[in-house]
Amino acid sequence: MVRPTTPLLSRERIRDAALQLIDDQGLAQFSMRGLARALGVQAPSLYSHYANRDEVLDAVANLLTRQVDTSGFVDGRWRRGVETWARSYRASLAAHPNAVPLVASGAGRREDFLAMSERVHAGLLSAGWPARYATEIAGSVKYLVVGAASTPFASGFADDATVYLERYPALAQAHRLPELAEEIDAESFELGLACLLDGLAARYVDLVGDLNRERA
Amino acid sequence: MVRPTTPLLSRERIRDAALQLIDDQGLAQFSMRGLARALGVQAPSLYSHYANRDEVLDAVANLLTRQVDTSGFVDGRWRRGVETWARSYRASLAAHPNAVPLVASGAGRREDFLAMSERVHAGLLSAGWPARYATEIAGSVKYLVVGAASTPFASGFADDATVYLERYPALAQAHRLPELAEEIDAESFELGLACLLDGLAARYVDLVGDLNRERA
DNA sequence: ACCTGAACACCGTTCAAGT
DNA sequence: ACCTGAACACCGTTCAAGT
Repeated sequence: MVRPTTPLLSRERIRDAALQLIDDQGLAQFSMRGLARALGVQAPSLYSHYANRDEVLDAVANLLTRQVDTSGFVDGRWRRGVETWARSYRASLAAHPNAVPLVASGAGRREDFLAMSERVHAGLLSAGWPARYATEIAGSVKYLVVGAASTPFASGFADDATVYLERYPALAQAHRLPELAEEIDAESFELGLACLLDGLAARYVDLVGDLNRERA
Repeated sequence: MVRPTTPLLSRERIRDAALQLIDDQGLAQFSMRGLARALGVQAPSLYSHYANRDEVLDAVANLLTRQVDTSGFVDGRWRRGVETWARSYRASLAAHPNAVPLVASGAGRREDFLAMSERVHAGLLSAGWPARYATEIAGSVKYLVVGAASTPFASGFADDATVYLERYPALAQAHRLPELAEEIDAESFELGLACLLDGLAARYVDLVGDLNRERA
């Protein structure tokens, strides 16, 4: 069969198969030839739908950021908005740990990342934050999310934890139980997010005014 | 020449040349054959010094984390310790942006990363933080540092900023001037770090005791 | 012990050719 | 418009062979 009546491939099918392969085998194993094989097709066929490998990977990265929830910025509730955004962003990345490096680098040229940033920025502006602060808040929260997804504690240590016990006594106390790794990841992220937001809330009062005081 | 009297290569020379290549040409362009070429040698020669490509890259990653400053944890001054660590860690990564992905993934199996984590953890313990908090503080600060180095604002947007102006109005206000990118990166990081530490300081008072009150 | 040339099994991508 | 086979210029890595 050279040209089927109904196309074998589509951009969506290729992108979804790519994410599946990355989830299953890791980013390092991903290849255009392997992707073609998984789709029952020859490698050059992919180039009818994507210009090159990087565009396929960009499509995967876009998929992960597309559905991040930025709907929490209502009625000036910036803290709620940031929390919702940060948690859903992290969850989206944590669901595909092998694909995180795709999202972590070169995000700025990707359409869906820019759209997400725009919504967050607008939400912060509408809550009264000055533009420069809005940029920096969005930035620092993004740092926390991407960092948490990139270097989870869970993947951070070798499987045999005993190796650390003698060499790194202080460290060993902390991750004595590898089963706790995911829990520690989640708590580290939540602690960082809560502290960051506490610090921002204090600055908000100085900059924009104490809403509680106004209500009183 | 088949075997010179004095070895042409060493682990250090290979690792340093690898970092230089990554700095100059980017991680995607890095290859064992290109590395050998830069060293005036044939590719298989490298395998007398490193088992494989990943070990070369691990050596580069170790180099970047080795000299991170963890000396600020003295006299229970945990905030100073964290600040010193976070800033020097970020500076070390920012000096080699192309190599950051190496540090961001698989850090836990690398000796120098573990040694750094151990020192930070011990510093937090000595300041009175409970072990679980020490782990999570080290984690959340590391998230901020790695995230900041992975997805800098400066590299985040296309060179022609005008493209954003019409499509993303709120965003465009923020990065109107591309020259500000580095400044915004630094300020976002510092804002995030300061807020995180403010939040932690408040928790420290509840957990460990208010040092100011004790002095009074 | 350290380096080489040849070789193997891969890559990403191009392109003319088919329908 | 969409897919293929053949081809090109690369990879990482192994291994026998040289000193």
